[in-house]
Amino acid sequence: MTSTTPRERYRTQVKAEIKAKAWEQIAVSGAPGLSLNAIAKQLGMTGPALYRYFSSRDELLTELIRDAYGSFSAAVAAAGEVDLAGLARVVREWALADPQRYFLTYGTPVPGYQAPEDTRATAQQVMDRLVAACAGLGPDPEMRAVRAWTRLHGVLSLELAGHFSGMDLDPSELFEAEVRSLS
Amino acid sequence: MTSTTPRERYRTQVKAEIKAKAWEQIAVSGAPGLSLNAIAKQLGMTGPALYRYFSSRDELLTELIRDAYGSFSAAVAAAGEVDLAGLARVVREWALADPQRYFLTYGTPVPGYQAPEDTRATAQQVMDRLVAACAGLGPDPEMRAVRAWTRLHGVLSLELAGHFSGMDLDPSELFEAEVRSLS
DNA sequence: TGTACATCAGTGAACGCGCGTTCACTGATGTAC
DNA sequence: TGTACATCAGTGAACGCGCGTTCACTGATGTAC
Repeated sequence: MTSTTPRERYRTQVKAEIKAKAWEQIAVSGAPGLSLNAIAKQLGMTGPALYRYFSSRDELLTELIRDAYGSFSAAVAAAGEVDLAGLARVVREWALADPQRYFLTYGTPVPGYQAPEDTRATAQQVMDRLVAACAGLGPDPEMRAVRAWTRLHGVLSLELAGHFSGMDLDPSELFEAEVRSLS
Repeated sequence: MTSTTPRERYRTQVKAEIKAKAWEQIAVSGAPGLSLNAIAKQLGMTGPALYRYFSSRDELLTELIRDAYGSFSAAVAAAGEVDLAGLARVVREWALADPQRYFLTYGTPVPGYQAPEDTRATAQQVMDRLVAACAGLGPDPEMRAVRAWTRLHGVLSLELAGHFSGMDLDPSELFEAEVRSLS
């Protein structure tokens, strides 16, 4: 039982609203276009107000990335008892649900920027789940899992980036074909 | 025999220098950080001078993207008589030679920005080459080529983004394993 | 060969803009007696 | 229950910055006679 004061509740709510607007903005103009002032304006606030919630633009972005990894890991964990193919489809659903969120985790890195250290652990949880799903499929489940992941990522990232758009090709069929290749 | 005046030669040379500096800048801060003023300063010029060569920042970026696709297509075309595995290695070399150039073509798209139309045709040339290399490997060479491409891209994009860095894993071995999976 | 003119690369000042961030402040909400 | 004080969310003005882009200009290079 965590007692929360009204002020604390208000704080977490506003913080969540800021993040929600941040995601909307990222969906429109990508991560580089993320702007504290623009978010504040959309929330009917002034820019400096956001500094009550995040100490800098970078901290907000970092928290968004952390949340993205967390959401991914949670989606995979919530899959329950499911084989590798089922897991792959969960991954795809998560990616399609918000392409920019997917790109924020596994897309082009900003050369200078370093992702927070704990995201590695979160990403590893996903890998562990993949490794477990590969356990019964033959030797070297780790290697199998990595290769499964690169195959899924290959299809998904090209699909989300729109590289199949003019190609008379059903991305979900292509994805399923790759899923079949895993076992 | 194309007669070129000194002025024309000078123009093309300066234009090339601008592009070269632009690539350096992209390598450091990514495509979103591309700035005409910063390039000009590095060349010992003032910002407005660049407008003699490119009508806008967007036009410069577009031309860089065009060049990137062109370079990719040329690298693949220059491979000569080579099988699918050989082709895959050419792709990898080209990607490793300049990661940000790779990302500019096949990385995270900027939501608003539309790549120039003719890059589709250039990208298609690469696909055609892949399809040709898949010709003797079984039915449906187009589908095989697309799947080959997604597998290569999957490994390369994750490698270049640094997602294997802490994973006790040799990316080139992983790549070769995927290459073997293609035939 | 020399002179008059046209071309054109590059400068410097200026524009408006949006950004992140700081700071002193107001005013509402919560706490202690 | 009421009063005094502390906390703290949000404002508004201001900072310096770099951006893309325009414009009128200088001065060097090339062309025509």
